[in-house]
Amino acid sequence: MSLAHAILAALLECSHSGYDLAKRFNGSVGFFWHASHQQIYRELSRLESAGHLSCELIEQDSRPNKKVYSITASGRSALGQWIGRPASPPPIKDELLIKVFAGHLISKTRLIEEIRRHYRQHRVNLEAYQAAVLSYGDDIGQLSRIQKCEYAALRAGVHYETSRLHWCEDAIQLLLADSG
Amino acid sequence: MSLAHAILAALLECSHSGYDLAKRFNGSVGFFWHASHQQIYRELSRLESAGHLSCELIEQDSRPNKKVYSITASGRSALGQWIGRPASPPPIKDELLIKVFAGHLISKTRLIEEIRRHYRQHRVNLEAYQAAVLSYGDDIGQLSRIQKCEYAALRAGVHYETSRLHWCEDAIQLLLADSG
DNA sequence: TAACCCATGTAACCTGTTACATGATTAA
DNA sequence: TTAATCATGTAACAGGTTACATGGGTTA
Repeated sequence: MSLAHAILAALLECSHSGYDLAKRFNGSVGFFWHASHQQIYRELSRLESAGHLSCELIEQDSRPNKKVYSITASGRSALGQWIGRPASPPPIKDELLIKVFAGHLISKTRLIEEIRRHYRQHRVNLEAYQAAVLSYGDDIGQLSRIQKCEYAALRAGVHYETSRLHWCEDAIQLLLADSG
Repeated sequence: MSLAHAILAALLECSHSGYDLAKRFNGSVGFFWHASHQQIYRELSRLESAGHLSCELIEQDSRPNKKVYSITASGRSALGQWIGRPASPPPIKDELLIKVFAGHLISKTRLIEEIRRHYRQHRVNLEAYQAAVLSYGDDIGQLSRIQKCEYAALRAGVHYETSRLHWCEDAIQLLLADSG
């Protein structure tokens, strides 16, 4: 159900086509939820038949036509109700940790190199979150309630990526100290 | 594919039944990967037909019989190869963050109460990770390579839960400061 | 006597991934 | 002229969830 609600949340600010959403799912809402374009198109049809979205066909020359979806009153209220229901924190599901856990099956060098790869990736992610956070300006106190909510959610990304970076450093140090 | 490898990793130390594994997926490997018993039974059959596991039927009085699975040489080598292949960090997928992102649709009080609920949950999780970490003793330098790998993986849980707790505090403060 | 533990599974369903398909326009 | 961008989708499959089913033994 979460994808449906992530889409509704993404359409709160303004209307989008499926193609736009697929791209936005690499930024904004995409910082918290990921989906492929196939999933998004499937879900958009469902949400439209459920009456949570309305759809307008935009005919274009020199470009394929597109369907622009907007959230309806019913969609807003469904989203509000869902937000009000308690969620449980997602369990950790992380390939790398299984690999480290059973990491003695490969050489120390290769294991550490893999962790370093992740380190670099997390540094890139962190920069993206930080750039997004900075776009809200210096004076957080002045933000509207809507903006404060968005900002608070974004901060989670900064926290997460930072903790990952620290863990990578820790793990590398720990494994390097081994004689084997 | 990850579930299969998580199971293989869990069976490295010693053999288990499906029932045992389902429970262990709440501890040890379960700190990094989650699966229901239905998934586990399905995957165990597959791994056995692939030759990565062998199975022994243990007949019991006063208890249902059980099937105890052990990793085979082929299973070990498949696991080793998988560990050697690069993985990409999992994208964040977190209901709570969507809810906070669109949190202006419900009252400030309710949103903050929900974040507090998560705070309490993460504190419980953190204690579990810390207890597991402590079981490795004080002198980390003395651990075997196998233990160091397990320990390093566990530390990720401590990092993660701690960063979550900090974020919850941040987010609550930020939202409380709002007049709305 | 009710609820939980042990222990295994099936079936239906929903979610997510991979591969395939089309076809014009635009930038390198 | 090659590749990328825009824009939508279908089909097959793999992964994950929920509900159901069984049945003896143990604990409250």
